[in-house]
Amino acid sequence: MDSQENNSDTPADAAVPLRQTQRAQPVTLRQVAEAAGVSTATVSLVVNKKKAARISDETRKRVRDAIRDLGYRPNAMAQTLVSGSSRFIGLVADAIATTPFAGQIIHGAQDEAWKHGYALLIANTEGNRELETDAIAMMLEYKVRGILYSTWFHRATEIPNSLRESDFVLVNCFSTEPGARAVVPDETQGGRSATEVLLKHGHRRIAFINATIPAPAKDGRLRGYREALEAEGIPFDESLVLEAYPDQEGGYGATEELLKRNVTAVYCYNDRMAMGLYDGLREHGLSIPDDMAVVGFDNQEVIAAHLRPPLSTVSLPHYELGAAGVRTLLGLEEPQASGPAKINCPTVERDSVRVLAPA
Amino acid sequence: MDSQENNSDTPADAAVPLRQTQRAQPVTLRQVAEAAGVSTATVSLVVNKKKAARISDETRKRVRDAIRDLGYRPNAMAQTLVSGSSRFIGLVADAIATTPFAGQIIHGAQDEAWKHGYALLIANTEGNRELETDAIAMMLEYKVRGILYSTWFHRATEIPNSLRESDFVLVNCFSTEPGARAVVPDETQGGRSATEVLLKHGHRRIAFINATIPAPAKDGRLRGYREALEAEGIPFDESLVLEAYPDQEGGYGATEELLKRNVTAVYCYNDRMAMGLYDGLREHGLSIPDDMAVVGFDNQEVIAAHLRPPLSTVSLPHYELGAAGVRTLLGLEEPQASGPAKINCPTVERDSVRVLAPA
DNA sequence: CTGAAAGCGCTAACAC
DNA sequence: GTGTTAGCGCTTTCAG
Repeated sequence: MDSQENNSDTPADAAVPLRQTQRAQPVTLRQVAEAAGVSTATVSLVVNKKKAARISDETRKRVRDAIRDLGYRPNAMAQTLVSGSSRFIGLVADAIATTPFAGQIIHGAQDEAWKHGYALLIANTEGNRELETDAIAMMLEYKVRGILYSTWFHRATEIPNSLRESDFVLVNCFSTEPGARAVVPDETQGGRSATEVLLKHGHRRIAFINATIPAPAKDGRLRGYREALEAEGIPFDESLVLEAYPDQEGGYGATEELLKRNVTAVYCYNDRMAMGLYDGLREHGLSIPDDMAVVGFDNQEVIAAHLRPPLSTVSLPHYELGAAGVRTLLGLEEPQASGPAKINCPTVERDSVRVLAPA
Repeated sequence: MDSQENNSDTPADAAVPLRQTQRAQPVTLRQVAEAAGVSTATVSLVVNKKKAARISDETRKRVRDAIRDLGYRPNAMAQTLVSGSSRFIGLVADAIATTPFAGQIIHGAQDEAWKHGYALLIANTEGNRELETDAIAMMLEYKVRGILYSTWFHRATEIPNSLRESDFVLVNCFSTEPGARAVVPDETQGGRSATEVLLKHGHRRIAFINATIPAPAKDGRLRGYREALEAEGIPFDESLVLEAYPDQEGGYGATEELLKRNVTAVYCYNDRMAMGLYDGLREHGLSIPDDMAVVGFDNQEVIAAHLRPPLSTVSLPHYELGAAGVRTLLGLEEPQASGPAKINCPTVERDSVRVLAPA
């Protein structure tokens, strides 16, 4: 039977049900139409499940069968071209895929985008301005619905010019420019929460080891600490605020100073610092949480959950930042009155804090 | 002058240089052509810098100016539609964006893809089979050049059926199916390297704390250990191989048993285990590296680099896996004779190993 | 209920 | 050197 009619130029009486070819030329709408003996319009209608057009069950079935038999897949490029808007959301990141936990921003953005029928197009710019411009250009050319511009740590940023050609939302960063939508973690609330964990367990003399390097986190986390103390009527004691480089070494190095403060609890700027402090405290034969209660910030899983004892801390809501970024872009979020939307930093209580034994 | 001729239906004498509209309808090739007073073909030619067609400098300039003035961006969807192949590479991951360091696979894939003019389309499936099918379908519809199918830890996997409709490469996982291209870390070489670090420093009695859970890593890392010992003429002593759950608690819990083995060095299945072991050893008043040399595996930055002392370990080459995956997909890599391509796991020496003092 | 036909923005022959 | 034209695969009036 099979005569050599596979000449694609002569769609003469080509209603021959071709077997699914192994990854050859993709099957097109037209081929489905021919196979089903209907017009392309009809196929389009059943593919898109348009309620408006009433297609007879008979026809619908024929089309469905043809689609299945041929293994048809719509060509999203063509759809986009005609509809004018793509189902892409771009995510440009300075180092998000690089840094351990901030990858959660991608994750949150991807989940949320997906939920609304969008796919995520990502670009890691490694902070390279030129790469960034190219990445944004690429996204613009693919007619993305909008762009999420994110940074791996919370900071102020300049808005690249090309970004303005699209709808965009800043994620984990912000600009002083009016009108620029942004979502950032609520550092102040986080600082308050961290301090409250300690307060709640009866601690009154609480030290705060802040970072030495300037950042919104530095200010916000300190503000939260003061607010929490204030709410409890505890006067702010400046001498209880130390500063160290925000990593393990910094925390370790701050041990001596901390010990001079005669406190029962300490809130560290981040988990890495807390990790270093654990070492320092241990070397002094001090036990956590009995001799010193410790809380961190960031909830860096690998560290916080597995220190001995597991560290109570406050989460940096990366996943939520990504998700909220997408919602904001899509106009699904309540527009902020002013300034960036602040995302809650939830408390994660583990075992590094215990009720203070009466002295 | 400006009469109300913005009627887009009548491109009559519409050579009026429109000012760049703020994110209105994107400017099209045709508009540029009209503005420059040339045909669309000409514009296309200069946009794509075709050397073949010789365009007069005069014309070229007029076109360039029009492009700049109008802020024209090519519509990649249209380009793709006509050319037939898109510049997308899909990356479907089971949990890559979720897990701390495996995000590097995304990073490596993105960098390499970008280098060859491709953009990365990602999808995190969270191991959900249905989501995975949808994600692959989406990628297929966007006519991706190919798909990278990756897992967050090295393991065997089934090839989803829809994946076969596209060109694909397995990343950090493999299938027994012939023909399926895959790139995985070279666990055996890694295990050998880890052991060699210890050997090189004079250690002869070296314990290996392997994982309890079955995995290619478990077998490979053990094989590497045996090979390294063998190469040094050290007989394999089964009693020196312990097993524990591969996390901090497991490492901590293995301390007692380890100490009974009377070894001078230990190679841990992973860094998290090593981290737990650090705690256990410390509680016994033992110092690293003097009383016990330790090497880990994975090079989980947050842990390994910041333990006290910093941990010598072997890197899981996630970035390279992503990059090699893309190269393989694009046919830029030497095809493997058989089985998955094995990516080297480089040694990272830090301070947890020191030359063994003569007893 | 279904088909014909116009185009989405762009590229690539092929004219002139 | 540059313009004309025919699609790429699809959606969407508008007829019938």
